[in-house]
Amino acid sequence: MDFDVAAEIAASLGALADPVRLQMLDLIRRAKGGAICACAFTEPVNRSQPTVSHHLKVLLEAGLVSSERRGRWIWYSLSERGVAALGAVDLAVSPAASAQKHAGGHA
Amino acid sequence: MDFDVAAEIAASLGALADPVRLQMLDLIRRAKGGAICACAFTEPVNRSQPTVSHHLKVLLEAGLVSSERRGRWIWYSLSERGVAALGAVDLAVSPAASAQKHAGGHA
DNA sequence: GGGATATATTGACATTCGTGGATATGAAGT
DNA sequence: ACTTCATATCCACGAATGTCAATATATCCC
Repeated sequence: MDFDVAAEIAASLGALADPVRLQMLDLIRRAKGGAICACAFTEPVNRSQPTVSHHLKVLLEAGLVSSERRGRWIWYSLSERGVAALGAVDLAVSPAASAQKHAGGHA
Repeated sequence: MDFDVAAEIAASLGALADPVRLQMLDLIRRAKGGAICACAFTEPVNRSQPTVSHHLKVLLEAGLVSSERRGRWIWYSLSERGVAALGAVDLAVSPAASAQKHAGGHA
């Protein structure tokens, strides 16, 4: 594995390796309809609006989420990569969880 | 998902989110017998001995690798978590790869 | 157009991180 | 004990990162 490949993977992982961004991804995942307004993050993650905006940009540039404008609001949803990434994280965190997807576990 | 849980996951991901560490993990994974001497990293990753030692410490503390002393040398191998984590990374990076595990793909 | 609201950008700051030189620790051999 | 070799720790430095106040941009409504 040469450095450039490793650097690319590391960049993707780096986008995931932040507690606030993980919370935000989880909020998106659980959102009704799979999408959530940008304005709905600041309170649950306890961060300022600029900070939330910054993290959303990081997630967007990492291709983990996609955004769509609806009037004054912007709605975010998980991209295909985002779904795969979150699934992989679950797998890595608790390998047993994948075997019991049907038990209503909530984190 | 509350902050502490997210922070814990983020810490694990952070240990993976570095190109040099990913290269090192890959070197361990491909090593004959699944273990590799600490001295065998500096040249392929092109980093100094203290830097390699630092990264090995990070990987150890993240529980991704384990070490064993053999005479003057210390050999590193993937832990169970390390195997799971690398597998998850492969999954997230190229979801298709998991479906063709039998084709001899090498990165 | 003008005011109100949602989101993005800028700028500054403290903290963390990756890095390597110098040095310390530890084990092996003589 | 002393030397040699492998690894770890200390220290300093530059770069990247997370954070927020202030400000800019964009959209909607009247």
